[in-house]
Amino acid sequence: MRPTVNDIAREAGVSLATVDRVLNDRPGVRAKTAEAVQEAIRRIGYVRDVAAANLARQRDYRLAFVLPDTDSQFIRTLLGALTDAGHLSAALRTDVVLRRFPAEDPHALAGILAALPEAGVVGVALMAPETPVVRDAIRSLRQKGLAVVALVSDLPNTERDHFVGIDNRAAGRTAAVLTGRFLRAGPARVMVLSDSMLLRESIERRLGFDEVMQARFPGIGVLPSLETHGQGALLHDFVGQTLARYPDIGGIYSLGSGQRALTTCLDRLGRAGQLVVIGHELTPHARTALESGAMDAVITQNVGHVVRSALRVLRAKADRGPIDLSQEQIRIEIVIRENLPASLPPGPGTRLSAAREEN
Amino acid sequence: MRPTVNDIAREAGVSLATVDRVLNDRPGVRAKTAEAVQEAIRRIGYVRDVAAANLARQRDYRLAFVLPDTDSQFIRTLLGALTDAGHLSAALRTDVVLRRFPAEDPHALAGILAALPEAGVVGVALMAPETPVVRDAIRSLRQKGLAVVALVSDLPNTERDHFVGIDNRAAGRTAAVLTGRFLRAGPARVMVLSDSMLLRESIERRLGFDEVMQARFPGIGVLPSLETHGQGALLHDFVGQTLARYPDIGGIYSLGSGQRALTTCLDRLGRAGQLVVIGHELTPHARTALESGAMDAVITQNVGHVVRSALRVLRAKADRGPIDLSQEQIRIEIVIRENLPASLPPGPGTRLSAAREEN
DNA sequence: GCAGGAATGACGTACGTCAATCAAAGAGCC
DNA sequence: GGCTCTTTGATTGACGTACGTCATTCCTGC
Repeated sequence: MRPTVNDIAREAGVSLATVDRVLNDRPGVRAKTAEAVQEAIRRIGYVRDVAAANLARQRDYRLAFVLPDTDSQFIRTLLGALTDAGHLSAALRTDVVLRRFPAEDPHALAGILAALPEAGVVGVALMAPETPVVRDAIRSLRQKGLAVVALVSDLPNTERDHFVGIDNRAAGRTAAVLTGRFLRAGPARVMVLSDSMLLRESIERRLGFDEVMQARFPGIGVLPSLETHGQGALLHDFVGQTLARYPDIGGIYSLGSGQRALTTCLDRLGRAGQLVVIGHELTPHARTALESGAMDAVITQNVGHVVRSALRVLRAKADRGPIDLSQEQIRIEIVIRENLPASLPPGPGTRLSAAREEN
Repeated sequence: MRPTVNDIAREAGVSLATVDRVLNDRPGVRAKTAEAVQEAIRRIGYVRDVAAANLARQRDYRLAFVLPDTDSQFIRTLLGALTDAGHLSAALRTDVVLRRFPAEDPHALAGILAALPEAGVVGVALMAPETPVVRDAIRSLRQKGLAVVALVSDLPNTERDHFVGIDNRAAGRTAAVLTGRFLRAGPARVMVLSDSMLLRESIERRLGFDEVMQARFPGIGVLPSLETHGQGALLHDFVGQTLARYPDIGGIYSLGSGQRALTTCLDRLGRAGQLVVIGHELTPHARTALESGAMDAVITQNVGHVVRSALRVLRAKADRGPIDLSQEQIRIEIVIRENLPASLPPGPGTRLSAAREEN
């Protein structure tokens, strides 16, 4: 049988009340007595029954996900994973609230963050670019005792508790190795596309990409990044012109997650399947592109894993409990057509309640 | 506030007892009444508080992992993941017992399996080759109400509830694409090594490998598999002879998980780093081989994920609950030096208790 | 309309923990 | 020794669910 608090009390020769005080480090216990209790705990190998504890405590974890209101495929995938996970974690007394902020408005974001403590939120997963305003908002949240994790995009110079996502520089390096090795012939050029080079991810990926390209594939010339800002027309023109100007272009590296515009553009230019095309994030479009051969590889992170990891970490932080780093490490996945995971129907479809969804 | 069973009772206009009967589908409720209760559940959005339920039920999940007693790196990694997971899932009222069986003795295995029900085990994760004896043992376990999942190696013609692992044919296809694309020049040959071609994994991987090779890389000749049976000397001789006989060998595909013998052998032959070397399973040796450049890619599955998934599935099956397929899908991961996950120190080191470890 | 079985209700206890109370015992100080 | 102030003990009622017993009500067929 698993030992309980009563066993500790008996073993340590103290009362249940004292054990409780020690367990929840409440004041009113002499250091020596506390040590005796700890010793008893160690001796009989007691582990707190979190379920019973949470039941008694009437605890529920109210966690907020704060995301930009951009309507990209990636965000949509993330939201899908979030609703799935939210449904499952009902069993874990977890209650997820979603907040969206105007992508280009750090002050609006700060306002949303500032309002979270009053909404009873005890932990926040935040996907946002790092700005001074955001830095301050995070500090203020932390001071109020909320746990904060950075999601997908790290916020290294803030007081966030944890980062859930991949090392984008390593992701860029990975992309470079694949590009370099997939290009069979000798000298060639590679085009680099990006939604916006203001995003930390894009910069880091590019950095990693260039590192490897210079060191391991000196015969391959890498063109400067083009920022498309989500504008298909701009992309189409540029890709067409560049391909015409440099006939030796053998590959395209797409730093961002928007792959649809690129593949349709290559299609219209009649160049689909002729170039090595590598991009990021396994969105539905990327998936079809891999299946059709329009893309050769996608570097991605498992979004479901990202969301679940964020939830676990936030719960652990809220309890000041430990986290299992090996489980929380998000892997940089390489996906080609052959190891494409089967696409599953969306989850049980529990929407986050409307009341919570609106702002 | 989250709705409780009492709310259901009030809402449906029945007593608590009836609600309970419906929830745990016990007999003694008219179909019409049961439907009314279900309707009330739907209406108020009740979700059972699994924690409280398990607490009340005094339930704990006693799950067994049954593995061969081979001392390979892969098994060792698996065991590591298992002890880590076992430690964590103490909080989930889960209690893992480990059983090892002599690798070549199906009858011993059957004996071990047969003894599980009496040990109070409610679910079994089994890694073993499929034999008639095992098939019967599994059927008998299922009849006694135990849940059975196949681990790593599938048992498709048995009555197992679920398979936790990867599609090895797809893994072989993936290996083929990488081999083919990494070999820069035109025509070449590829050597294939295997511990034993009797294992289902090896056969399936080879199958997938050949499929892709024939279809997409007709210029590459694939040699027949050599079975090394874990004997380094044999491997060394064969690799040396084959390399001498076919000077156009450009790559080696290692079907099994033992990579150490291969890399040391290439080292001694002075051919390390000159061939495209691709293998399976991210063991510590494979990791060093990737880091040193002795291997080019490893196709692997996340062992931690495999173990946790098996635990989740077994718990769910034991409760006749649903499982979240998207979370339980094990991905075929491609690992190269650039996306090698950081190696973490082993977990908190809770050994499975000795009493349980010894058969 | 009545027996007989099936369906339902009422109630109590338990699970392991938390949190609060009040009382009692001990320590430290003058 | 008498006084605070701190530490400890004993007890109790939740939390949401399971599950048993026993009593009662509802159908169904005759």
